[in-house]
Amino acid sequence: MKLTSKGRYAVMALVDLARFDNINPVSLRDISLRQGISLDYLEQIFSKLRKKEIVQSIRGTQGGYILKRKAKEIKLTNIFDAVDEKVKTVQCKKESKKGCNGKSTKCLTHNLWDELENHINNFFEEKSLEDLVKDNSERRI
Amino acid sequence: MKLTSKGRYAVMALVDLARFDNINPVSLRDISLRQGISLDYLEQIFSKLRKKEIVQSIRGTQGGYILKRKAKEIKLTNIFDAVDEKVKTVQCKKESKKGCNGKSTKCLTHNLWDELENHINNFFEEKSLEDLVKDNSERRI
DNA sequence: TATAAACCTGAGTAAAATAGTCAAGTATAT
DNA sequence: ATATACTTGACTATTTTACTCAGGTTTATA
Repeated sequence: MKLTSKGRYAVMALVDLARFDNINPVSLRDISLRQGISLDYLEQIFSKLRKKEIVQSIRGTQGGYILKRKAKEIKLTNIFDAVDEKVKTVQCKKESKKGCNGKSTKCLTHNLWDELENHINNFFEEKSLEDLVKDNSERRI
Repeated sequence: MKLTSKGRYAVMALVDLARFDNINPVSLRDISLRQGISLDYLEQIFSKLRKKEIVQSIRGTQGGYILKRKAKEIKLTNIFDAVDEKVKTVQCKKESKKGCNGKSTKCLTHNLWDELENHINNFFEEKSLEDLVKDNSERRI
């Protein structure tokens, strides 16, 4: 089990964005330079974040991105969801009748994966972008 | 982020094994049939489980595998560790001086990933094979 | 109004990881 | 003897990841 770069980059970029957001739109170029993430890749990521209404774009010179919601209201779960980084523990969810692995009953560990998913999602649902920004500025003092 | 088949299969197979363990060694062939997992793949997985002393092998006819430790003492974390399924959130851990992404400071989200890792590992450390077996037999009644 | 900064989009692709298969063994109960 | 079952290592197709590339469109400002 691992976290992919896309998810990590999304969070890093948003924390960066959230710190400068109050003043002006933040360009991806700046984020790219500050965080060391490829500009092209950032564009892909922000395209998804925009579609899920986490950020808003402002085109043209001096343009960039701003947060569409308050940092407090953007949870990690929203971010991961936007970039398709989901906690996917097991394939056997929708097919409630068929069960797992083509067997007629639920697999022996079915409930376990459900529990695990909940456990991880809890963490993601509690943590907001604001928490991360605060956490960071505190450590700077 | 996702769990791989190897980790899921390992847990499924061990739950299966733990349920029959008291009587006789359990052959991989039986597990393969019951759980619908390829025999060859199971062999790879059990080779790792054996090296980490989670199971013990008994060769020859009527052979198979038995648990090397009590089900209560086998935690999910041991299983995932054995099959190289680790919670890997971020690359920037060892290089304590260099920081992340080649920058001179820790990346903005460094602490977050640490926290997440701990959160997930807590779950894995608390859950034992015995819990899973019990959970399963209870639901059968 | 020209131009450059910045967003926007889709296609393509190299490298890595995953999920196995295959082949050729060795050990042992019966 | 022999069949059952563990043991090992190499191999491979597929999928996923982590990007790059090539072309746009929009708009502030000089």
